[in-house]
Amino acid sequence: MTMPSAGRRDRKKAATRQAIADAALQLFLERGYDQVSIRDIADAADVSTATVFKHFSGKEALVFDQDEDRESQLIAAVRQRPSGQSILDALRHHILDTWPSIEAHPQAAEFTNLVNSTPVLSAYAERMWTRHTDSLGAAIADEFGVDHDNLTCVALARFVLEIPVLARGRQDRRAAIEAVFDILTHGWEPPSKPPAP
Amino acid sequence: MTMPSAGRRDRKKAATRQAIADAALQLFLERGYDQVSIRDIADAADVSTATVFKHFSGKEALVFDQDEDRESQLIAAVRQRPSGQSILDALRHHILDTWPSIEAHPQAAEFTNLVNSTPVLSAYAERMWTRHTDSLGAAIADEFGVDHDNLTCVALARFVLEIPVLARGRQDRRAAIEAVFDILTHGWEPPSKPPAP
DNA sequence: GTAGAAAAGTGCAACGACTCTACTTAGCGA
DNA sequence: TCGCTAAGTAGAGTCGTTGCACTTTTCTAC
Repeated sequence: MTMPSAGRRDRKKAATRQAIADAALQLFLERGYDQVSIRDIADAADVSTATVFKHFSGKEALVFDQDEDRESQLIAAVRQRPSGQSILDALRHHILDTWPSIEAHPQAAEFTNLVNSTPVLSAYAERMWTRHTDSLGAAIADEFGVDHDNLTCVALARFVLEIPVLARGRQDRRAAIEAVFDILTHGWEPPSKPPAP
Repeated sequence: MTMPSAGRRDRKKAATRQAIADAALQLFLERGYDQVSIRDIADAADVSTATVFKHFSGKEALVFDQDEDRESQLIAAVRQRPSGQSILDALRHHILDTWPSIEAHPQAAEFTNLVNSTPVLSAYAERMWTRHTDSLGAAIADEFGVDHDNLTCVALARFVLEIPVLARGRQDRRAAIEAVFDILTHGWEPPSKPPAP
C-alpha cells in the first residue's frame, strides 16, 4: 500500500483530521446535521473550532470525508480503457465497479438517510459528482481530438455523472445504472407499462 | 393581462420587493456578490434587514428574482402537448421557445458574468433547474401510467433539465439545445472531428 | 365611518458558520 | 543544537439568518 505517514508530524495531522471526522459523523447521526454545531464537534474532538476549518473547507465537507480522487479515477477510466472499448462502455464498467460499493457499506442506511433528510447535504452530494463535469468532458474530448468544451463531450460527461444520483436509493442499483446507460447508448424510449393491477 | 395589484397593500408590497431586488442587483454588478452585505442592500433600499428576508428566502434568491413558475410551465408543456406529439418533441419545443429569451436580455452579459464568476451563484442557478426534476419526472410518468419514480421517466426529466445549463454561454444556443436533444433521441455518438489545422 | 383583525415593516438581540490575527507548540532538517 | 516551518489555540469580529416584541398601514365587517 501507499505510505502517507512520512513522519510523526503528518501522522499526527492525519490523526487529528480523523478524530474530527469521526466526532462529526457520530454527532450528526445521533442528533441530526442541523442540531450539531461546529463548536460541538470541536469540543468532542478536543480541538479548537479554527482547527476544524484548517482541515475541512466547511461544515458539509465533514460529512463526505472520503471524496478525494474520484475525479482522477474517472479520467483514468477513460484514458486507460482497453483498446477497442468504447468510452461509454468504459464509463459504464467503471461506475458499476466503483460506485455501488460505496452505498453497500455498513452504516450506509443511516448515512444515506442523514444525507437525504438534510437538503443542504443532498445538494452538496450532487455537486460532489457534477463538479467533475468539466474535467471529465475535457478528457473525453481529448480522446477524439476536439475542443475541451465540445458540447457532445461535455453533455456526455454531465449525463454520466448524473447516473449515481439517479441510481441512489434504488432497489437494484446495478440494473438502474445499466438502464440509464442504455438510454445514453440507444436513445430514450417510453417505459414499458406494468401489468394492470 | 392579469391584475396582481388587487389593492394598495399588495402594490406597496410589490414595490418594496422590487426596490430590494433592484438595489441588490445594482450593488452586485457594481462590487461583486461577496463584496455586498445584506445590510448594504437593506440600506440602499431603505428597509430593515429583516424586511429583506421577508421577501427573499436568502441572499442568493436576490439575484434570481423572476424564477417563479418555470415548473408549472414545464409540466403544462408535457400534459397539454398537441396530440400525436412525443414528449421529447414537446419538451424540445418548450425549451427552444422559452429559454433562449432569458439570456437574450439586455444586461445579460454582465449578469451571466456575475453568476459564472461566483461559485455559490452558479450552484444556485443549477439547482433552480434541477429542483423541478421530481415534478417533471412524475408528470412524464403519469403520461405513461407508470409509477412516479419510474427510473426511465426521472432520468429523462433530469437530462432535459440539464440542457439549459449545458447550453448556457454557447454561441448558438438553439443549435446546442437541438444537439443535446438529438443525443437523448438517438443515443450518443462520438463528435465529428474538425478539419485538421 | 369606525373598530379591530391582518399584514408589512422595524429595531434589536441572538446564534452559528466562518475568517483573521497574534501567539504558542512541536516536529524536522541542517 | 538552532532555527524554520507547519499545526494548533484563543479570541475577537463579520456576515447571513432567525426570532421577538412592537408600531404602522391597509383591509374588512359592522
